[in-house]
Amino acid sequence: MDDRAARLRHDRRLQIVEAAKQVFAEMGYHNASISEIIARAGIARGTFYLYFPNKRNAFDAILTDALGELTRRVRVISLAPEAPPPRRQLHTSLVDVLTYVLEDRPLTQLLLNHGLTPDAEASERVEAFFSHVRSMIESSLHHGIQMGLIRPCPCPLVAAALFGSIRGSVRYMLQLEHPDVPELADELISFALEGVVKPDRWSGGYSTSAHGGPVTKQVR
Amino acid sequence: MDDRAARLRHDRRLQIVEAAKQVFAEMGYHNASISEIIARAGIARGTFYLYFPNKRNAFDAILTDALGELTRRVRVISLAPEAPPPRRQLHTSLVDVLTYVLEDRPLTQLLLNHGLTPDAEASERVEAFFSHVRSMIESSLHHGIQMGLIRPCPCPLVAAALFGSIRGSVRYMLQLEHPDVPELADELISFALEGVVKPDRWSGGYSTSAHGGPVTKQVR
Amino acid sequence: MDDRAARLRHDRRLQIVEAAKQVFAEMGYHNASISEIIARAGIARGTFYLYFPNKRNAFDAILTDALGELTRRVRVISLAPEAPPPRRQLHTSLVDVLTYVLEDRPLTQLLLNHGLTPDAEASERVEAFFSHVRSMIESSLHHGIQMGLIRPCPCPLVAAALFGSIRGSVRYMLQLEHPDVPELADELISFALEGVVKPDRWSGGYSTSAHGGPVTKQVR
Amino acid sequence: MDDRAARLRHDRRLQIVEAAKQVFAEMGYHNASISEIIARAGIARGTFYLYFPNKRNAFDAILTDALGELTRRVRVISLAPEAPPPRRQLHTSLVDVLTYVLEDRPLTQLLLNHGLTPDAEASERVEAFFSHVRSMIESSLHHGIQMGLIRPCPCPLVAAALFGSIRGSVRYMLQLEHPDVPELADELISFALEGVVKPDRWSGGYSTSAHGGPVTKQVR
DNA sequence: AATGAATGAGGGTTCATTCAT
DNA sequence: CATGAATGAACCCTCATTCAT
Repeated sequence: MDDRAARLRHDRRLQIVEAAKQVFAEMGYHNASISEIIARAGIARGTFYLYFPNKRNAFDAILTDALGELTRRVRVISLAPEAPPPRRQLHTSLVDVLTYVLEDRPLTQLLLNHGLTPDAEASERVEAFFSHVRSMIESSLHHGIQMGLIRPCPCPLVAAALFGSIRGSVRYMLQLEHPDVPELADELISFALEGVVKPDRWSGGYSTSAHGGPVTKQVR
Repeated sequence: MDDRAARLRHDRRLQIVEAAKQVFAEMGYHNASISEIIARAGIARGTFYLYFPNKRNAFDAILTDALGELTRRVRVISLAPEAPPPRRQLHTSLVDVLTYVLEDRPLTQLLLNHGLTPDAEASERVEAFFSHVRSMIESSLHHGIQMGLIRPCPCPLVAAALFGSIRGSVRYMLQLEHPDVPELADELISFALEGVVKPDRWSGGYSTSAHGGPVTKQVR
Repeated sequence: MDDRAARLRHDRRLQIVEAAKQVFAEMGYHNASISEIIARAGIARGTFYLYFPNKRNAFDAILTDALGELTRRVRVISLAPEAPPPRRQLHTSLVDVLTYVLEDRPLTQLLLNHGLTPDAEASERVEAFFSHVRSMIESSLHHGIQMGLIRPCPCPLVAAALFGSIRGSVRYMLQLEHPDVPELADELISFALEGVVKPDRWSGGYSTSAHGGPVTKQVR
Repeated sequence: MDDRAARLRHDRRLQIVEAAKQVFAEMGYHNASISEIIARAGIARGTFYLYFPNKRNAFDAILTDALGELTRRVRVISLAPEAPPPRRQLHTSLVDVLTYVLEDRPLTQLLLNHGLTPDAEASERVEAFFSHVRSMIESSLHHGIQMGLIRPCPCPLVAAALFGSIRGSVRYMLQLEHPDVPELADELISFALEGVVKPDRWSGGYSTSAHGGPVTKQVR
């Protein structure tokens, strides 16, 4: 009996969250009106406030859920001898994240354009999550350089670029009808690891600066 | 006389645009109030409407300026025999764009988070610009593959990733006090062209899929 | 069976009335929420509406009870030869009223500040009761003047003042922990009958107007 | 020029205050809607908020004005030898207060029924003012007793009764078309000082308790 | 051209009341 | 009878826009 009620309550909440997520994603937090949300959820105005104390909180709830789930799916690469090859680990984790992210497009819209958020504070929560991932990448690069797996490079910049390429790819995949996630992940990894040049062509070294000669060395 | 008036009018307009750009960037379109804009511009409420028919239009004007300037700076790479080496061309154009972008941070904030825009329509204008750049990259890749300079790859995805890595880098550079633009540009290009791996390590081929073997071929 | 049911129903109703009375008194009609009332009564929202058609009516019920009880306790002074001395009658009736009023403080709060009521109409019901008492006092004064017990005076004004002094006293007593009602009543009567001056001091007459001389005579 | 603007602004504000005072007095704070206030003031919704930050503040402004003015008019009685006779001083001050109070009936309604206020806090401000006056009366009584002008009595109770009689009188006067304030004040003072009995009748002493004998002595 | 007081549509939120279970 | 989730009218307040001066 009580169980049933809890279930109903949960369903109702989900119904509202789903509607809100859509509306927030489509119009941004500020253009999203409660009127629109309840219209899509097919509920009355008061009902919304039975499940969320206010608009802001509804947004935060959605954000918290998403960031939590994502944090869970982003895994650190183990370089222990008995661990699977790094590239495979990378692939598994990436597929995991992409799958989640592509399943809930409104939500992804929200995260990718964190200007859609209510204010600086919410924006910072998203930014903080991204920073977290970025710094994970950064320390992986560092580690990789020390182990001789990664070529020397300015880690913060490259981590930012690398992370940006994931965001860019996600944006792209979002518009595909039936994205083949494992394959796309693989290609993305190839890009990140090996770049786009045919190995034997172009200049031989890592860099040929516009002002004549490698500049990599001075980069901190 | 008429000239002087026109000049005054232009100055006044610039003064408002500058204030508006700041405010929009700091608070996002919706949280930006006319009150705040006119306060910073040091003008009266009515004066604002003497120069812009409405808030939305002021935003659009800023956007149009910025996108115009950027479009001008983004140049196509020439592969003609007599042209400078592609990598140098790339570098020049990138430095150009980055310089502009890093000089006007409020504006860049605006462009990077296009959720800060008034509505879906404005968002789409930004998105359209980005799409434009992305497809320039895409066709460059295509061309490069045909000429044997670029390894075969799914161009749309890689273009998206590549473009994403630029956005990511810009985000990063934005927080540096005195970014060394030419060097950063060089490193960014290195990343995009050659990736991060040490060439001789890892698996030899372009790709070693997690499920065993190259998968690149089926990508459309 | 039916009897038992009726009794249960009555108890339930009382339980709600008690809660409502408290809440109304503490927060005023408008700040009193049904939520608060049912929380204190320990019943469900719907149950409230099983006993009262609406919030307003619940308030009215409380008011009706109180005014009924008070009306019962306010007795007319008999000047018949065989009746007890008027002052004793006055005292008895006053003690009666004060006792009731001091026993149910929430209710008294409600009556004293009849701005706490739902609207002008309810306010008028309270006012009507007060008017009723006031006019009883007024006619007593009238009668007393004719019998030579009371000095000539403008009865409506003095009745209002007299009644006001009772209200004022009640307000005062309300904040005493253990008011000695009979004694307080006695003092109050003394004040009303004899005023505060030491009889032999001040000017000899009833009145020494600020503009020189008695003014009582012109009062209608 | 600037002067003119300030004047216009002041007039506008007064116009709103006047409307608000009426509405608050008639319907109480909570039933008073901004809609009603602006309708009576003949202004637009936004205009109201140009002069007051919110409904509550508008109420407070009215209250502050009124209490300030009243405080100014309530004067302490001087018993110095060269001062005018106490009764005359009393009369002057009372006429002053009554005149103000009767001139602005909505305001008086508001003060008399301080349940009409927004909440406990506002209610307490009114109550505090009343307390202030009451304690002035109380200490005057005290003083008067020591000087042998006032008969011994329990000052707090009598002060409360006395103050109540003023409130009661004001309520009464409020419903008169053209109250003769000086005369009414005089009668009110007579009542307060000498009570209502004909001096030679009734029991001789100050008090004849219902339970036999004076009780005044024990009163603290 | 410049001003800033005035406007009013529209937003978020509350809470008395209803009704299916 | 009792319950409490659902309802929606009505409220306060904001802010882009207008217009008389």
